[in-house]
Order: sequence, then structure tokens, then C-alpha cells
Amino acid sequence: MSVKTKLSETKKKAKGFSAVNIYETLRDEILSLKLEPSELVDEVSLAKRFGVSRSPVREAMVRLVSESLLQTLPNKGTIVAPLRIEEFPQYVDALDIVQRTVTRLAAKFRNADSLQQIHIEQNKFAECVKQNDVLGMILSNRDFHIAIAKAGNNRYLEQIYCKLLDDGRRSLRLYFKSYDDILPIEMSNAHEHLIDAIEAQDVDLAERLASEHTLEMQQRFLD
Amino acid sequence: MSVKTKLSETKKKAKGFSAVNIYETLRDEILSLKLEPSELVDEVSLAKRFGVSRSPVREAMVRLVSESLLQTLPNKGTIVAPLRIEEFPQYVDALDIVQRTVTRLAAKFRNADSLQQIHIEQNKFAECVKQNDVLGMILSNRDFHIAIAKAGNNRYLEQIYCKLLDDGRRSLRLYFKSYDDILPIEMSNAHEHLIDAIEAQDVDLAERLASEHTLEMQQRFLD
DNA sequence: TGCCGACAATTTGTATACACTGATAATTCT
DNA sequence: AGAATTATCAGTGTATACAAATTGTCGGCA
Repeated sequence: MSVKTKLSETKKKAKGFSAVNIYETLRDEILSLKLEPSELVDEVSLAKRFGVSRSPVREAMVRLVSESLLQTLPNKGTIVAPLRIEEFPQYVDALDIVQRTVTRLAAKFRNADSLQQIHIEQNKFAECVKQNDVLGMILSNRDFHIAIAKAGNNRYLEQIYCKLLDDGRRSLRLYFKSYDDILPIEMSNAHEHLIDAIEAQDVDLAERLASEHTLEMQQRFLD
Repeated sequence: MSVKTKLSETKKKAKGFSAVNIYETLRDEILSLKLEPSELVDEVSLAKRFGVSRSPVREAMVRLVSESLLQTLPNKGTIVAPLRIEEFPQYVDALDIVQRTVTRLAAKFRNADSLQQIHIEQNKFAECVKQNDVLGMILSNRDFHIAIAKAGNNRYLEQIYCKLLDDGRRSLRLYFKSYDDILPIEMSNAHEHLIDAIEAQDVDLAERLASEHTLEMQQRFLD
């Protein structure tokens, strides 16, 4: 919502706007499960929907395929990448490792700027939880952890972490959907503790809290 | 070389062949520094070079941009992603962490199949070193480590690791170029020791050797 | 000489037309 | 009726034509 309005208000149609717009819209719809996993998407309908030709649609789709958010079945069409819940344990293992690493680095290298940014994101997150805004919560949770990763001062790890977090958005969405999108208010607490550890530069505690945060999520998911 | 011939021999022009072919060719040329960092590439020359229209070229380029191997300067053209050597320490840090993790996992979960695959890749690597084939060595070094990652049984980490290794191919190429492409014969030894540790399921030793392997490379690079 | 404006050239972004391929439906033959 | 064959179709892959935007250049003029 925010991205779309911001861009479309600045200029109705800058040169390379369509493709990016379509890409971001589709990506968001895939990650928020507005488009269901394994759902068929085809170029002509999307072109009609966005009021453009197939070219920009195709460009967006190529990008999404290269990010494994779409999947082309040769001579059968293109589908939203299936959500393989059986891979969830593997996913959590990977996330845990990377999350511990970046959080530890954050505790080591955080400075005034990055700490402030982390606080800002945490406030957004808390607000979403309070208002029971699931989609917003999932997004701001991601942004919160990315702010931490940025504090760790390693672009490569940050990027890896970002991709992993985005990969997990669909699973999170699925999880909360199964609970009628009701958010437990105490969700913010874990984040607060994490911030404290980072602020105090207690690297070991930060890493442990990050790990517990992940494993707790996994525990809740497996039911 | 091998990829191109293999594909073109199977079918002269299968349906979606051009775009993939162009993508793989360009990707290989970028990672092997046949295309220089920051070099300008434009769609029409590539289309002429590959004897196709702009469409498949564009598709390939979109993919490469999304993988950060190309970079589009708005209204100025597209260039090969610059090689930021100042980011090399960050890169090595990230690689070290991931490499230690996947190698440790490999030592834990390796089985007969994966061990055999690791041996096969190591043999290829040794052969390249013996013949002083730098490009082949860089590739088979990557394949060797990926074989190890596969043994670790985590698709997510494997993918992350693969991307990191590919990102490093240009730096490696640059390094050996500066030494007139002469390979030290003892390069295979480190790999052999690593294999032994994995075979013996000595997770700590495997992790330590992996780390030493990385740091040694970093040391040699910084001169 | 130095500055300004128009115009040409380059390059990307988008639209559209055509071709090919595999799948499914329809039809025919036994 | 059942199997095989043909026809149709949906969808993507590729080619080409056109539009938009920016850079640089060239001429003119103070």
C-alpha cells in the first residue's frame, strides 16, 4: 500500500514504472498469501489486470521466478511457488543460524544510529500487535530484525537474512490465519529483551535470546 | 564452454532456449571476468551477438540484474556489477560463518552417496590444479564445497552458500590473474584433510579446517 | 571565449504480432 | 465401445515496431 501510493503520487507513469510496480505488487501478494501457493498465474490476465501489455508483466514474472517466488511448469503455465511445509524444520534451522549470527554481530557493532532505528521498528511492531494488524505485524517483524542485521555491519549477511525472513513470511501468515489472525499481546516482550541485550553489548545473551525467539516460533508452529 | 555445447547439441532451438542460454553465458562471462566489472553492456549488441532479438536478451539481463550481477543505471545503460574489493573482508566474514556451518553439518549428516560425490568433485579439482587450469579450478572448487553443503542436508543453507561462493568467483579470478594464473600444487591438500574430517564425522575438526581454509585464502588475498 | 537552446543519437521501456509447443477435446476407425 | 488420430486451444517464447527520456553535440549569439 505505502510503496504503491508513494510512487504513483510522485509521477503517474515514469519510464520504468510498470514492471517494478507489478513486481512489487505480485511479490507482496505472494508473500502475504493473497495469491495462494500453487495458484496458476498467467501473463495475459495480469496484463489485463494492470492495464499494460505482456512485456512488463513478463519482466516482473522473470524476476519472481528467479527469486523462486514463482515457478514455471514448462508448457503448462506458471504457478505461485508451492509452500513446502515439510521443509519448515530445515528453514528454521537455517534461520536460527543466520539470526544468531547477525544478532550477535549487532550486539557487537551497534551504534547510536542503528539502535535508534531498531527502536523505531520495534515501536511500529508494537503498534501493529496492539491493533491486531497481522499483515503489518509480519512486515514490521521482518523490518525489526533487518534493522538489527544492519547494525551488525555486514551487507552479505544482511542480504541473506533478508531473503530468509521474506521466505518465512508466508509460513507466518499461514500460522496466524489458522488462529483467526489473533495476535498475543505479549509478542513484543521478546523483542524488548533482545534490544536490551544488544544495547548492553551482551553478545552471548543477544545470541541466546535470538535463538530462543526462533525456536519458540517453531514450537508454536508445530501443532 | 561445456554448458553451451551440451545444450546446443541436444536441440538446436528448443522453445525457451535462447534466454536461458544467454543468461548462462553472460553469467559465466561475468563471474570469470571475461566481462569486466563496470563494463557497459547493451541489449542491441548482445542481441546481435547472439543472433536473436532483444526479448530474450532482456529476459536474461533482468535475471542478472535481480541477482546483482548486472546493475542498471537509469537512463544511462546497464553495466556489469562493479567489484567492490573494499567489501572483501565483509564477504570473507560471511563466507566463513556459512562455510563453517555447512561443513559441520556435512560432517554430521554425510552418508555414502554424499561422500562419494565429494570425492568425485575433489578429483576434478585436483585434476584442474595439476593442469594449471585456473578457471576450471575455481569452478570445481565451488562444486567441491557445494557437494559438501549438499551432504549437510539443508537446502536453504546450501542455496545461501552457493550464492556466496559464486559471488566470490570474481575475486578469486582476480587474485590468480595477478599471479599470472599459476596455481600452487599443494592446494588440494586442504581439501583432502577436510574430507577426512567429514568422513570421520569429526564435526569440530571439520568446522575448524573449513575456517582455516577460508582465512588462509583471505590472508593470501590481502597483499 | 563562453553560454544557451534545439536537435540528433542512444538506449531502455512498452505494445503488439506471430510462432511454436504440449495438452486436451473431438472425431474417426475398427 | 474403445483406442488411436487429428484438431483446437491456451499459453508462453520471440521478433519487431514504436515511445519516452537523457546525453551530448552543434550552431548561434552575446
